[in-house]
Amino acid sequence: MDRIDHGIIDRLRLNARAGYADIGAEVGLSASAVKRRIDRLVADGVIRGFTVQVDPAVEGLATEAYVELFCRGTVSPTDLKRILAGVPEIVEAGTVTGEADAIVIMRARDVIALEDALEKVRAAATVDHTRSAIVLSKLITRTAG
Amino acid sequence: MDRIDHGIIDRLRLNARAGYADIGAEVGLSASAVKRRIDRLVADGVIRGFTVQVDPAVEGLATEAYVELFCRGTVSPTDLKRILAGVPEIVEAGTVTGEADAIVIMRARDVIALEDALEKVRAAATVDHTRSAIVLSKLITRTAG
DNA sequence: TGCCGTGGTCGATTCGATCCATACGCACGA
DNA sequence: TCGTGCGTATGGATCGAATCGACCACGGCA
Repeated sequence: MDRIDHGIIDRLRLNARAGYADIGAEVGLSASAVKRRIDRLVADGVIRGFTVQVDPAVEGLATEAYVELFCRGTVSPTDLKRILAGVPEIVEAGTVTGEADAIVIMRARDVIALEDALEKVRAAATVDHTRSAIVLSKLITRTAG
Repeated sequence: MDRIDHGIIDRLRLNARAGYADIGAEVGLSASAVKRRIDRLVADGVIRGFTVQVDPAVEGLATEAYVELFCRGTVSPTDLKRILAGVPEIVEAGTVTGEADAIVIMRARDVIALEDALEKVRAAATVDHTRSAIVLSKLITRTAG
C-alpha cells in the first residue's frame, strides 16, 4: 500500500472499468504492472469488489431511515448481527456509543415497506424499543464516490 | 427499465468488471445487446458510475460516527447543504423527521480527526448543538453490495 | 407501408492474461 | 570487498478473448 496503490484505487473509484493502460498512464506504470498491483489488492482484500452506483430512485428504494436500537439488558454484537442479518432492508448497522445500543440504516421502496421492515426488527425479543428518523431529503451522498 | 435491465444491474453490482458476454449469458441476451443496454443505462443516469469497494480500515478511515444535528431556528436544506459540503469527512447527510434537523455520517482516520471535523460543523452559526454516536463495531455493511 | 426500437451477426480493433528478460535491494559467504 | 543467489517489481511481447461499430432482420405501431 504505497502511494501508487492509492493512486490506482483513486482511479478505480472514479471508473472501475478503466483499462489497465489508462490507469498506468496516470500513475506512471505499465499496464502489466498495474494489473499485478490490482490483482494483489483484490487478493489481499483491500479491494472488496467492483460494483456500480445506481440511482436509488430508479432502483425503487427511495425511502431511507436512520433507526436507533435500544435493547433489553445486555446483548452481544454477535447476537445483534444475527438478528439484523435477516432483514434485507438494512443497508448498514453498527453498535455505537451513547444512549442507543446500535444504529441501523434502512432503505425501502416506501414508508409502508419501511414500517414492515422495522416491525421485523422490533419482533426480536431482545429489542426493547426503537427510535426512527426518516430521511426527508438527501444533502450529501459521497458513498463510494 | 424492464426485468432484463434489472438483471444486468444485479450482475454489475456483483462484479462491475464482468464481460458483456458473461452478463448476456445470464440474462439471455447477446453481448452486443447487453452493451447497448448498459450504454443506455449510463446515458440515462440510471447507472451513475462504476466503482470499487475498498476496505475502510485499509483506507485509513477506521472511525465512523453518526451525528444528529440540531439547528437554531429554521434552516433551509440548501443552507445546510452548503455548510456540510465544506467538510470532506462527511460521507452522507440528510434532513430527517423527528427531534433532530439532520443526521450526518462522518468517517475519519481516528477519533482526533473526527473531533476536528465535528468542530468544523459546530462552527457554523446556525448549528445549535450536535449529538454524536461513534461506531464501535460494524454489524452489517451492504452498501452497494 | 414506412418508422422506430430492439436484437443478432460479423469483422476490425483493442484489451487483457500470461510468459520472459531485466533491474533493484539485500543477505550470505568466500 | 566482491560475487552469488533469492525475492520482488517492472516493462515488453505474445496470443487469445473481449469490445466496438456497422449492418441487417424482426416485430409493434401509427
